[in-house]
Amino acid sequence: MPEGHTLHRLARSHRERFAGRVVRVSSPQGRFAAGAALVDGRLLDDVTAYGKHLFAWFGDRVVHGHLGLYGKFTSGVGAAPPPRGALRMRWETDDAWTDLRGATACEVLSPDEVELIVARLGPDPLVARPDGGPAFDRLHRSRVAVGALLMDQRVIAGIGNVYRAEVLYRQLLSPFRQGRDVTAAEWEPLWTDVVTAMRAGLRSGRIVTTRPEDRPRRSGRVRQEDAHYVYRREGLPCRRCGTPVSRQVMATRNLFWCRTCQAR
DNA sequence: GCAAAATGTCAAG
DNA sequence: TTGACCTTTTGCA
Repeated sequence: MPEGHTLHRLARSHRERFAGRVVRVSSPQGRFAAGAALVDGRLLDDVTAYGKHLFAWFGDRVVHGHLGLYGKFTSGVGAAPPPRGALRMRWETDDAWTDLRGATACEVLSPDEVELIVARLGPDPLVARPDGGPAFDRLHRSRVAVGALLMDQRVIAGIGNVYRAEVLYRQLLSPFRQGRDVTAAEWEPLWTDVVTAMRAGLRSGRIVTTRPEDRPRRSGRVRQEDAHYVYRREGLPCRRCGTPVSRQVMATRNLFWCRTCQAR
């Protein structure tokens, strides 16, 4: 589920429910038991996100979460339900709770260790005044395909497989172009579009990248099958030219693109 | 009702 | 490059 917009929404909702409160932290599954004990009963100062990483600041101890492919938070108000299954981490106050399951990372770090994580990431398009410069610096020195570079969190933090495919399509750019062959004139609208698309996802909570004029129904709620240009549309006609959408693994994930519109 | 795949990352070899 | 993580959804019987 999680690309960067999901994590920023999660940080916001956790901040609203839990920041400024004393939180009971536990690990019914046991795997995070030692970490939970380090922050249990502490005041939670803030919850922040950078790229796909989540940070919960309990004074000088920070719970770092990364959802990976399966990770999920489930939240509610009132008393928490009896723990079921592999429940890695639970937060509870007198009137709210949240459960974390299936995460790739759930650990307690020092603020310095948080700095190290953020330092190795590229710019996050969802911060207040995003600067794509460092991303272009990396990209335009690389012989790696732009479709792979966009997935690299050291280049841009928070992009995932859906935004990679959709943004390249919207820019009519071939995923196979080497990074160093992407000109500044091409990069500028690409980066702007990344910021635009991910901000829309942050607002709405879902990834809708198609423009209204490219959807069969132009009013009302966007149907899921109309939300994307190419992502998971292998074999279906390109909305622009009718060519069947292609699929191939790139950077360990299924890449979707239109070989006609994205020949450039 | 079950198998496979899914918006991700890292360690082992 | 492969397996592990170990949840939820989707697609096929």
